[in-house]
Amino acid sequence: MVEYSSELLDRTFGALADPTRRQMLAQLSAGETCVTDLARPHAMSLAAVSKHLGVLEKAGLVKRQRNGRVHSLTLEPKPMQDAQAWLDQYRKFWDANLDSFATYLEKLQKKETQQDDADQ
Amino acid sequence: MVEYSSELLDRTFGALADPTRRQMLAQLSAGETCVTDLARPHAMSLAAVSKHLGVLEKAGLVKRQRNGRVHSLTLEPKPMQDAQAWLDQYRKFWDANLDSFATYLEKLQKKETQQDDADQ
DNA sequence: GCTATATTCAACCATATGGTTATATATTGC
DNA sequence: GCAATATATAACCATATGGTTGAATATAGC
Repeated sequence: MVEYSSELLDRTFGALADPTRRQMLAQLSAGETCVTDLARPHAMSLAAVSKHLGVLEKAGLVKRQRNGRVHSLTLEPKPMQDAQAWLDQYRKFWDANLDSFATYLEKLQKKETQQDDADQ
Repeated sequence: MVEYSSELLDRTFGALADPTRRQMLAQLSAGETCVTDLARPHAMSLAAVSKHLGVLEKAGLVKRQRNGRVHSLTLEPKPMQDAQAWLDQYRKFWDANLDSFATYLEKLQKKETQQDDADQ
């Protein structure tokens, strides 16, 4: 069984809940990138970008390597994999529900018809 | 290509970033449940539970059906599927990186050895 | 109609989040 | 050594989040 309550999952999903950070991850998936380059597409200060990177780092989603004054960021797969593993717990549920959606509607329809009959 | 910046993804990941709400989703995956039953496992007021349900509802993760004074909550698969689809964009990246992890370590080892040689 | 039950709403509080500007710290390269 | 560059830190602000308590609303059942 996969864990429900872990601070790491909190931080991971929390980090993913912001469009700026999701875009940064997308950019990082193309290869390692420095802070200034990560900041370029975003209309915000470097300080704000630095904070976002801090969030991503604290969630373990990126790793930082200092090369002189330039910090090189790389994507770390583990937390996203954990997040997907958590979501995967529900896949069976989805599949089951989607399979039976048509029949569910039919049953609902039948139930309501019976209800109408009872009312009259 | 899957979207990066959507308010729905914001809300979905945001909703998933809390252990209470994740546990509620887990409970709901066993079948539809009313508010009081969802509250039972949690050491907090009903008002707090009500707020959490509001968050899940706003993210589209649960649907509410009023049966008299009892509200029946059910899981809605779509937003979780979307979240997983977003994460899936990175699967190729992970696989690639994991495949080459051993060789990466080797390269790193070699690089450090060279560095040591240079230092001496 | 009255009481108990299921749930929400409103007001409040503490802390977190996402941004700003200004300042500090390292490093580079002349 | 000095000026420019890359980045972080501090202090601040507005708003969001996660909780509380107390009151309101709606339904159920006698």
